[in-house]
Amino acid sequence: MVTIKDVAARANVSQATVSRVVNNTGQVTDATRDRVARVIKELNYSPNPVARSLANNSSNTIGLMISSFRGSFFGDLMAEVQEAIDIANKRLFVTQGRHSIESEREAIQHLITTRCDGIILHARYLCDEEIIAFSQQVTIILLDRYIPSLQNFCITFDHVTASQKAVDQLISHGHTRIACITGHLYRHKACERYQGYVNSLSDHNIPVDGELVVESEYDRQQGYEATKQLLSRGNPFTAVYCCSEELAAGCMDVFRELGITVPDDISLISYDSVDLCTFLTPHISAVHFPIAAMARQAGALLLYHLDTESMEKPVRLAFEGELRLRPSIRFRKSTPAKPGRNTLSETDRS
Amino acid sequence: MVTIKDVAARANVSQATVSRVVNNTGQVTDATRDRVARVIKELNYSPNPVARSLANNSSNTIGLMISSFRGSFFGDLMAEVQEAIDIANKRLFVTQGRHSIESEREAIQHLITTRCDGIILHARYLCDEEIIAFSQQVTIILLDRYIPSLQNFCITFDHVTASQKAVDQLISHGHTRIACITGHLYRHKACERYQGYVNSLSDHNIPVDGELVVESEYDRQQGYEATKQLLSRGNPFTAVYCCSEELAAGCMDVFRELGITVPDDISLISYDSVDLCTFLTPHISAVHFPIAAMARQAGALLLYHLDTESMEKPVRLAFEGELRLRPSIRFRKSTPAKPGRNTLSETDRS
DNA sequence: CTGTTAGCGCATTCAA
DNA sequence: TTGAATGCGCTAACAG
Repeated sequence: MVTIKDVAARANVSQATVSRVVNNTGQVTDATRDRVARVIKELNYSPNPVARSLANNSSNTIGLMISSFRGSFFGDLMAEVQEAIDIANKRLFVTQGRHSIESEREAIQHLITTRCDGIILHARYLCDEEIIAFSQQVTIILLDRYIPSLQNFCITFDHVTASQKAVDQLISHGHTRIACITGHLYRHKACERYQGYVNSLSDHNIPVDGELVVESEYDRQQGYEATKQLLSRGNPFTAVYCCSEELAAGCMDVFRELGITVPDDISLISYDSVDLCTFLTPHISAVHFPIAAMARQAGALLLYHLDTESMEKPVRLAFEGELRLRPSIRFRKSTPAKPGRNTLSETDRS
Repeated sequence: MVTIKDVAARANVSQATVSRVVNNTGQVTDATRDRVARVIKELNYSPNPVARSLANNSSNTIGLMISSFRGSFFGDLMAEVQEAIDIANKRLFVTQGRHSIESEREAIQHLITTRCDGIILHARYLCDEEIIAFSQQVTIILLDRYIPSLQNFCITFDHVTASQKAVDQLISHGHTRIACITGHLYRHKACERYQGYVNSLSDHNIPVDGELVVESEYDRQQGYEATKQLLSRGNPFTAVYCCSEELAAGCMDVFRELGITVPDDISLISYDSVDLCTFLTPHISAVHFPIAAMARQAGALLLYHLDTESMEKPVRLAFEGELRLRPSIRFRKSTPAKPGRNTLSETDRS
């Protein structure tokens, strides 16, 4: 490995001078600059980033923590952050927060000890206090999370309203018995989405029926199970709201299996980020959760906070859901028959 | 930031001793070990990985290069590699090779200068020679690529045979006019898949008809365009083989739009890694390209090469395609009518 | 404009 | 068993 020392020797200058031309800092004669540059090229020298980090106490990389590598959601998220920070020529280091407080904490810890210039967090388990504490050691951007005292560092999405829009859509089509497959409610974001469902119902004076709600992981298989469970309760419903696209996929699996037709028998709407809903048949209506755009803004926002002078301030910190209507919803044809053993009343099935 | 020096001072020992207890190296009295350990806990000291890397000329992280962050394919790939190397407590650094020689080269270069212990490459553009050259600087594992002189470092997949199996399946159902939507043939892997198609046809004495072949990016939109193009040629076919799952999705988009039914009108089979084919309706038959299992093996193989003694040698270096049959294929009902302006003869449509 | 020097935090000789 | 000294490759004062 060729080092700065080799270059210095060959060019008959000091290491300091080489450092100067490499970093374009300080004053160097054109003559020596050229000479050094030539040697650098000859030797194919490239500075050791590790040594650099140690000397600067900064690594020119930004850290990103996500729960998992799996799925298009996180793929888009990573790609967009990368593209955002590319313009500042920063490297991206991604690490998994997995699904526990401890593991999120450890992940962030590592990002910090590794001297990341800044960190973007898609943290699900860590509490506000701990995040605030971390934010005193390094500048942190929160993606899809809001902490008041860190408000200028948050890229947020209004899950409640988005969710509400989705359910409103169903209601506007005459549905009143609307099932909801939600994420586990001990998770904050899942709660928000569920809250939107509740809000929409009460706005329209429809009572919330616990029998129509089921919690599940955001996962196709679990969505399948959840839907089965919903049906087995024998409580009729004419529409379903899935709080994630994977859930919608699992839901459709059941419907296909049982010969339930969407939207003829049941209407369906879902949350969606990566247009998974357009892979299903029929295409499923959804509220779009624009994680890609948000991730890009998160990158830009971090850059902005890292270097106030050169970067423009990102204008968009708060995002909202946009309805993407597709043929998975239709007007309820008639009131469901009286509740019975079957979920679907005869009138609805026909 | 608390350093080794702080710990040493507080514990009344030298930095060397602290280093010894941290790394469990050399001889240290139980007494002093305990004392140092206690101070470490008190001060919440954790070694600076950057300084460590510089001193050791190694970073305890392994590098992974993939073309892109986007999509479940790469998500699974990353997650599996991570899980594989977790057992050795190594960190993973992922970087995008993007879609050019230069950018792949630069990505690897960075992985090397960053002192990765080893590198896993999913390289698409770089030529063998260059990879071999890199492999002299650091141990490199090739994922889904074979270079004879690096054979013990390659995790391979037999694309030709896999592809052949897929097309065989179509042929065994009586199809002879089989369209093929392939990746761009300047790419090696795309060629292999195409070769499988050709092999299968010639094995069955079916001439290859260039009119039935179209090149495309592995991308839903492009798959859509490609399918349109295929249909516009007016050359009848009764089955389609898509060389990637995204292509199959795009293909189905066209079919849905035009009211072409799978498998009644046309049979379809695809390549697939992430079961995207099971999101489509009907579920599409596919040859499974087990990137997840391969990625995990790549991780294990790297660990093995990095530390021969402690790791077991991964047994599986070569993988092959497994057929996953689903209701997207049916026996050809009759010979297609004479070629005409329409792709689908009346007999086939009915 | 350029060179000398002194760290960055840690691991590792070599002595003691 | 422990400590002092040195270097990893680079940057950043400070002098000249």
